[in-house]
Amino acid sequence: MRLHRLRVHAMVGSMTATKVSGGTGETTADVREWRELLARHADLTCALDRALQAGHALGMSEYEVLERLAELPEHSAKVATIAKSVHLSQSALSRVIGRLEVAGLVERHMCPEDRRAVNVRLTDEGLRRQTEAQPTQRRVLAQRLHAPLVKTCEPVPSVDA
Amino acid sequence: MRLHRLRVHAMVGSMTATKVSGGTGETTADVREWRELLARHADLTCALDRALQAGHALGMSEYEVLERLAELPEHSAKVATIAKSVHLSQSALSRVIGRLEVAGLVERHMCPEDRRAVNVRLTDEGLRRQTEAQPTQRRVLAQRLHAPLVKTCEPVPSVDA
DNA sequence: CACTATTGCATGCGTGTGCATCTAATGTCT
DNA sequence: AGACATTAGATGCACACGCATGCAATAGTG
Repeated sequence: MRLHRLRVHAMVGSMTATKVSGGTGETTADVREWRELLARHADLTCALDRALQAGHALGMSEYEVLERLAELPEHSAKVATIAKSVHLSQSALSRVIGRLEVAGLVERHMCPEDRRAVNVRLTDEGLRRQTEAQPTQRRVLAQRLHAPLVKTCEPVPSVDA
Repeated sequence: MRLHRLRVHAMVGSMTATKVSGGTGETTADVREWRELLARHADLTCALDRALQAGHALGMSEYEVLERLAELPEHSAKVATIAKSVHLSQSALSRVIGRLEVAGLVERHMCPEDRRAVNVRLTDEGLRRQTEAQPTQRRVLAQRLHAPLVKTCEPVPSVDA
């Protein structure tokens, strides 16, 4: 889901069911909940990606990795460790880190005690960018995480305040 | 995300925050909620896609479109109508329908009263496939929608019962 | 009626993702 | 120590996605 994620059109209540119960019976509550989860995820993912991209030239995956590193006192972790806290495949994470490295936001260093492993460290610039971007992320979350979920996600001109 | 969506590694509690409060202050509850939403979505998306793919050769997007059509009494709708109830861009939806058409699960017909529009109709085969797949979807939802969210999403050998 | 704007859908293109696989470094077992 | 299995991370590949655009049909305007 790849995100690569954006411009998702939410709309929970339309085309409402008519035949629904097809055999499994009363699982309908689960289905409703699942669709709401889907809609909320699409809305937030879309809005966050737009806001981060527009305001800070960062994708959601990039921001998430920066955030995880920023949260650590050392601002550094092995790739495998980061992988555990992010919803990306190992390969996708490897490339995200590659992009961040090219952008100068993280550095890759060989891990001395396990020379297979790679330590990823936030650069000063990386920390700065994450710190700048965080309020944007928080603002979008505050705005939409509990909002009524009507349709949302139009190409809003100015996402930032 | 197609599922090409899958194999997403959830893991909510690791690498816990240390510096978190970066200026916006107590927005931390939102962040926790957002991360849980992300994790739940990744887990379910991954599991559902695997189960549908393995058991019925359907991706999540394909299944969703089939389901929306199956829920309508006529088993048919214009592309624009379907677009409103699915979290896909118009172009992505167009291609999903293309794949379903090639697979013989839907048919595209010109709309007589608006010759720009296209009516998408479920074929008998399409309805059959959706009916077959629905229990699989319901089962996965029932299993994981409220499950503890520990790590999940390993390449489970047999997803179906 | 002619002309422009808008709408509905399809498609070229670039990008991000997952899977399979590869290489290198560790770990394990005898 | 030597041989095999396992682990860490990078990369080729295929694919689904969104965006921009294109084409056709309809609606709106004079």
